[in-house]
Amino acid sequence: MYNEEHEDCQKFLHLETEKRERILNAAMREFLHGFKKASTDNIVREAGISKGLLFHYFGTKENLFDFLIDYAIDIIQTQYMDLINVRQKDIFDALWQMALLKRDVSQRFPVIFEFLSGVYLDSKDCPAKQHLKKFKELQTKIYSEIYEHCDKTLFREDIDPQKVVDIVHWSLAGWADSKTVSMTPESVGTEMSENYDLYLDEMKEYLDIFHKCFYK
Amino acid sequence: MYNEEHEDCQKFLHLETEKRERILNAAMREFLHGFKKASTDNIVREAGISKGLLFHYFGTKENLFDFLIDYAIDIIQTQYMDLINVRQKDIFDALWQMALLKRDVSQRFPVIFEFLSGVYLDSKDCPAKQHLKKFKELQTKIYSEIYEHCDKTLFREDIDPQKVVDIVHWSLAGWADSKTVSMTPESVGTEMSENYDLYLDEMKEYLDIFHKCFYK
DNA sequence: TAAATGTTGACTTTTTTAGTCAATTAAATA
DNA sequence: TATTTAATTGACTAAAAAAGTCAACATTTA
Repeated sequence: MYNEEHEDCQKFLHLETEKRERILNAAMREFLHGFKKASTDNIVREAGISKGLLFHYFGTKENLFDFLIDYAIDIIQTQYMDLINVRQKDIFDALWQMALLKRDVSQRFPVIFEFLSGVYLDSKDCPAKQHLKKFKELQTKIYSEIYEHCDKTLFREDIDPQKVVDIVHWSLAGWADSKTVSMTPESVGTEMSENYDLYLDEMKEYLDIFHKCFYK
Repeated sequence: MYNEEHEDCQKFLHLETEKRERILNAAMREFLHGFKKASTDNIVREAGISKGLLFHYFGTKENLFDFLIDYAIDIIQTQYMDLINVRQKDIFDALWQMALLKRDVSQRFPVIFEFLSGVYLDSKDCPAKQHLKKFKELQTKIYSEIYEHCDKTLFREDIDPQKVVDIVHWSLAGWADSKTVSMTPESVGTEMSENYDLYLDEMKEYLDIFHKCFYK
């Protein structure tokens, strides 16, 4: 599992959780805008470790990058995709559940979704690239599966259900975005996590509107 | 007008439009992810000009950056904000009009909105920073003005109009985003501009849904 | 205590950076 | 046409930043 090029990648997995995820998050944030623009100096500074340690675990910057893609995909698979119940009658419930799962993952890995949707921008071919492609296909497949399984008779007859789903999808994304005021390393895990229930309540109100307006 | 630090900024304004905007767009795209990460070498390569010319016009990278902020603000002011009619009864029409204006501006300056909403991330204080702050305040003010002026009695009584406006706002943003498949320099100004009317029709359908579902 | 493992940060070499400038081309003017 | 003026180039420099190394130090484990 994961990139085998550098043996010590394995050792990295056995680090204490807090430290491991601090490094992962720092790396993801730095790689957000492409492989070339990322600086390992910035990563170690943000992660609060020495440069030697980073290269002890990953050997090269390229290897770290590949490892990161695989690791991020694995997280999203096991902690997001696999947990989505695609067989729900009420599509609003399904989308709501997805938004919740996404928030849970983002709490621990604040930029993981942005990282994975933005990587392809530059950089060469690598085994991780193939995984990434499959992963992205899977992501769109889930959406269409949910749509296939849901009960379209619940919708008002004078509107196109597919378009409604788009609207709900975009709204949930916009809502989540508006709550992520600034993604600076400092603000992560403070405000949001504390007022978690408040945010859920607020979002429930939007869901109510969807039910009232788009269903019969 | 504009940054006066380097006299030849003025000369830049008298360049032929095509060349001027090619340079501006290249610079905006490169500055998208912060001042420090931007490379003047990349800018000149993407803009198709020599390095000497860029520094002839702007003197320093910092000066170019400041100039760019001011210039971008000016564009959005005169070609977007000033053209918005905040006194409309039907808020869907108002938001629709805003989306159209935004698309028009984005056609000529593909990353101008992202550039201006992302700049504050790093970098020092400068006169342009002050402008930017005022500009962002103005941007939120426009939204609340539109909301104040619109006819809230048109809405269904069992829902919160403010939340509906959020939903519409997020949906229009999501829709626009889904149409901007990839913002690579090459793809700009091809597909989108040709099928412009098709896109408008598609968006009209979403607006229809809003009318049907959120109004009485 | 001794061996093994985890961790550091100053250091090196290479690449990239912002910025310069003498030389060239194109435009304008006479 | 000849001459001046302005626009434009790209090889160049000095400084900074880059990836990656390694001997030394710290901490666990046996």
